[in-house]
Amino acid sequence: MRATRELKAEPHGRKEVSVADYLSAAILNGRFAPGQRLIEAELTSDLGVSRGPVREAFRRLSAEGLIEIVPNRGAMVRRLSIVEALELFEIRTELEALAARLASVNMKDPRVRTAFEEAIAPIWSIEPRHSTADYLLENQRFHAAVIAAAGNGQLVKLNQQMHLSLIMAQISSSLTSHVIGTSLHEHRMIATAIRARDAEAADAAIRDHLHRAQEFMRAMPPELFRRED
Amino acid sequence: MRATRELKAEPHGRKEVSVADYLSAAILNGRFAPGQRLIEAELTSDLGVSRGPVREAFRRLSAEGLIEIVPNRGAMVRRLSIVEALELFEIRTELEALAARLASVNMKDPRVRTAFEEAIAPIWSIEPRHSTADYLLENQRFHAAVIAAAGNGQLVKLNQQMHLSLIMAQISSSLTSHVIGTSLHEHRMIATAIRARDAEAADAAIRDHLHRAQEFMRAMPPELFRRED
DNA sequence: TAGGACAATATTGTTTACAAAAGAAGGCGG
DNA sequence: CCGCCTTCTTTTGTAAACAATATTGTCCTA
Repeated sequence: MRATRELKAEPHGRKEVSVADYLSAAILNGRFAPGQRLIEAELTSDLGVSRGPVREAFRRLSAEGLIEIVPNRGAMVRRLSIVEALELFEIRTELEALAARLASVNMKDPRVRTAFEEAIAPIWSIEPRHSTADYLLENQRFHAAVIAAAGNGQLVKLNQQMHLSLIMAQISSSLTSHVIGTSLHEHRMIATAIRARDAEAADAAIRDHLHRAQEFMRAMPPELFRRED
Repeated sequence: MRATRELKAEPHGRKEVSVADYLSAAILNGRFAPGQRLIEAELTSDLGVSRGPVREAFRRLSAEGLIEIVPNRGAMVRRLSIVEALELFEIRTELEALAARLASVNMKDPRVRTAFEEAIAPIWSIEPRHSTADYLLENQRFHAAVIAAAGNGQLVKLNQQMHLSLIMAQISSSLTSHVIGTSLHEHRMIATAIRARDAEAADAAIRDHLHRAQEFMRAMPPELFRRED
């Protein structure tokens, strides 16, 4: 019953949401590993809340695809199979290509343009990236910026539900500095095309980027993924 | 405590899921109107379950986008704004275009082909459609068949999360038989292109279809939608 | 009568305790 | 070694209670 990690206390204020946020952050930054089991009793005592909010958070996260609930066995951090990961990339390619085209058009709005420029600023840095975790964050921010510039709220929501972060956390151990360099260069190509308001080029550049990433993933050791059913 | 509508009784078997299914069906077929409030106490007595499973089902459906939860006010059936609906259609266009291309390629697999043919068979019927509810179902089945033929499991999942049904239920009152006829004709064009394994034509046909539907929606009385924030 | 303060009611958010069922683990006899 | 049994852990559902918040109704006053 002792709370080792306190949640921010909101009076009568939806602990279920706090628990979901806590778990979500822990999973996406890798503190909870894919496949790890989440035990109600542990969380209730660790977070100092009762079963109700924990179970409600589980249901929400399960619907969001971050965890998996096996009947009578409980929840575990979701682990994608290689097929699922490739399928997600296939879809992601279409969604981001759409976003890149819309973003290119929207560059004519100066407010959208400056917001975009600010958000992607880090990609122009010459400095070598310190850690893969840093790159992961930069990568996620770049793609999020493109999608935000598209100005389609549903696209933003859908992107969050697709859990690129989940995939990235799973494969992060195999990222080399060479791969990161290539990816960074492609980000710059995409940004340049969008800045130039060249929708065609932006579409092509982001498709290239994601296809290359897809091929990279396919070549990865299979033990990084959940084995196929 | 009396259960007026029994859920199928599974022994110790995840009533939360039964409740979610029940609500989901009731919402999608229009028995629960958009904006209608869902009260825990009513559902517990109507369905004969306690508050726990009901609340868990709420959280899941909220994450799926079928209902909305307002803090301290509870759950209500989600009602889309016109902007949300149009944004969803924009995304949907890309996803279904991808599905149509993949489906065209997959037609070379005879099993996929026969499954597809069977699923879309109703569109060839000459008979006039009896009710808009009938057409809604036929429409949903047609689009689901195209997506299923694409063979991308994640695409199927994502499609379910996009709630075309929710939009359709919202605008169903404005569907005329002329609109239905046009839509049906376009379905046939799409199916013909996929059957011919002409990915380009299928892509174009489904984009046309969805763009027309989008324009139709834009011309609709605004009171059918939630007012913009 | 219109409008506002205030009390009564309804509803949600959370905790606690208990009971039932399923899965996992380990031992035991064959 | 294999199958079966028991035991333990864990999930799942129920019920009752209380606190916190929202809604509604009422009464009073201008």
